[in-house]
Amino acid sequence: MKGIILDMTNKYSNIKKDDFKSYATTLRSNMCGELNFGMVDSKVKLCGWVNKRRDHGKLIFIDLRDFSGLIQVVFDANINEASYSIAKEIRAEYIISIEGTLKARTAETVNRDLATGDVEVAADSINILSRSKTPPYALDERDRVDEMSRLKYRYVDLRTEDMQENLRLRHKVSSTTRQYLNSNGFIEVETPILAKSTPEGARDFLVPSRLNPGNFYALPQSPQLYKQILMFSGFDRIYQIARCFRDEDLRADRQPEFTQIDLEMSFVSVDDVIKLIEGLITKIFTEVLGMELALPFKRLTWRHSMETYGTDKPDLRFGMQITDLTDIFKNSQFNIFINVLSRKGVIKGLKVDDGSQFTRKDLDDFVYTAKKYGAGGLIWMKVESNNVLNSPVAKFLTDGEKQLLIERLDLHENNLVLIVADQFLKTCSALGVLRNYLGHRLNLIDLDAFNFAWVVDFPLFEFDDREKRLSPMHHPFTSPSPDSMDMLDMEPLGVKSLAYDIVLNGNEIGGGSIRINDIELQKKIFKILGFDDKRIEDNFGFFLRALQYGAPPHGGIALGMDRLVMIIGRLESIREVIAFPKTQSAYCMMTESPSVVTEQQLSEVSIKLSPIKKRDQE
RNA sequence: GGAGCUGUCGUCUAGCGGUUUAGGACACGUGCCUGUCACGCACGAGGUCGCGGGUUCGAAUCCCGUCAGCUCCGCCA
Repeated sequence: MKGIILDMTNKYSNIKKDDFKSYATTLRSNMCGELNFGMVDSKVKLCGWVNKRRDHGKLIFIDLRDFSGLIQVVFDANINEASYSIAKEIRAEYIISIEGTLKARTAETVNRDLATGDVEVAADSINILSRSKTPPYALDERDRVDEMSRLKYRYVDLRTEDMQENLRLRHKVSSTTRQYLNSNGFIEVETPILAKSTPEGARDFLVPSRLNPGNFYALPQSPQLYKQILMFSGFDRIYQIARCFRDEDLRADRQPEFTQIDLEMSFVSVDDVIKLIEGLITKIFTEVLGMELALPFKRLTWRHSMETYGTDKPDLRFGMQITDLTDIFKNSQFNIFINVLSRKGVIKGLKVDDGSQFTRKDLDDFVYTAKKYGAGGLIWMKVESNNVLNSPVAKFLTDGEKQLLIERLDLHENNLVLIVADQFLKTCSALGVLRNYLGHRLNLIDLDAFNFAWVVDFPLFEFDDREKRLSPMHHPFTSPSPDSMDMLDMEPLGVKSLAYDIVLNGNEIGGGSIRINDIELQKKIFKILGFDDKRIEDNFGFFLRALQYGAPPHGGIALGMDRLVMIIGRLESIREVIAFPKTQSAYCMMTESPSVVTEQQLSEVSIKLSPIKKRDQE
């Protein structure tokens, strides 16, 4: 049963009952959730929310709630008429204080479903501290209520056990992180929120400057350059739990403002950063979840991850790896294969052990999915008895090719094979999406598992199809790896970087790199990215000047804290771990933000609006 | 920019062209009730079906548009 009863055995609710002593105030002596049989007969003063009122005529029960739990309070008209009559007008979510005596419940009236169910408070007096309108929904209805009204009445939603747990979990992750980094020589340094716009990467949120008409700050997409400059300044190790802002479209795991565990270290290699973060993650899992993780985490090269799992954030909780089939079809007479191979494409396949359950519609959906993710198409083959391949394209394959395919994939009756032939990245990623889908659909995934991995040896650049130029795979301050540095001029797409991502259950939860600390190399990278001198000076002049005054070798990483907490808490959306999140259109249902501002406010910052359609003003 | 799903009392929902003056449950209000903890019983109030237009003798129900929410693609160095 999932109610508002706070389950003190819950793994996240390990608030020690001893701790409650320090919560006593002038208004209360104890917390609701700490009361127990050993305290029977003591006088208590409690404050809290009315979770539920049960009126039996001359007898009223109130379940009083604070963050620690629930306690039943009893009002008896024959014993205390005055407080009984006040209790009569109490309603759900009223905030009251009561004084009374803790009593043991009789054997017949003990409630085993309630942590404090063997005791109750006989009330001597009651005070209404704050009245409440009838709440928009009862707290224990939360999991059935539409998210729209939960966001509108977020102050009510946050009272629920789930949200209390989620934000306490988040707090434990951030406080454990601070302790760990503090004890490893890091200091926490704050950097500006009103920062400089460097229009590269995500879209900036802009803030007009009243004192500098026509000029704008940008909210930081990350504190990257500040972190690096603090290294130039000799702090050696800094971190911050940093708010970052990116004006891009939202997803279940993306908010316009989000929190990174962001750190930078001097005189380090890739291994140093990885080791530090493995220590951090291990500590978080031990202290927050009481769970031991095996170290070191698995490391995959980017290339291997793409080839085997079809993504740079592989879900290693299940197998079903992608197999290369290109060589089998090198002399194929099948037109699709001929075309792909002539353009240096690849042919890869995915074997599904239990393929018999898929209908023709499922197979059509797989084709649609493959196309949606950029592949030209998808070929499916069902393996029937005697290893006969049932497929629309079977007639285009030779017996030899079929035999090689059967051997390569170790095919048996009822297997399903999905084959994509296209350019390397498109082929891999289409199969990767299908692999993830099938992993879930076929229940191949242990949902209790936490499977970490590092992905390393990323390419330094990727080709931006839209802009028709190179763009950095990580960011433009990432160091090329020394062994591929000499390819920068002739074959930049072949250059590897000293970047690394940390992946958890198929989610990228962080990424970082060893940075460039040589001004000439940094300028060269900007040039390769197609920045002209003016652009370099306008956007990064300050940074290049800083590089001129001595910059140590350094590197760092940023972990997406919201995402990490979401996964640890086994939640479906990042909004569940953010106190006041925004909707998919970046709107806050509670504060009704963003909103229009006055003409005067606009003119103070020298802004004139062009006519645009506005969000409905109710 | 695009695709899909959703939108009926406070909440969750039934209804999917005429027996609907839109039904139920929970919540809410009034009354009764001394042991409940999903309290119980009785009575009552509450929605015109996101919004706009169209089709039709007739629309919550069909069509078009639009708004909002969610999921996804693009986007997110």
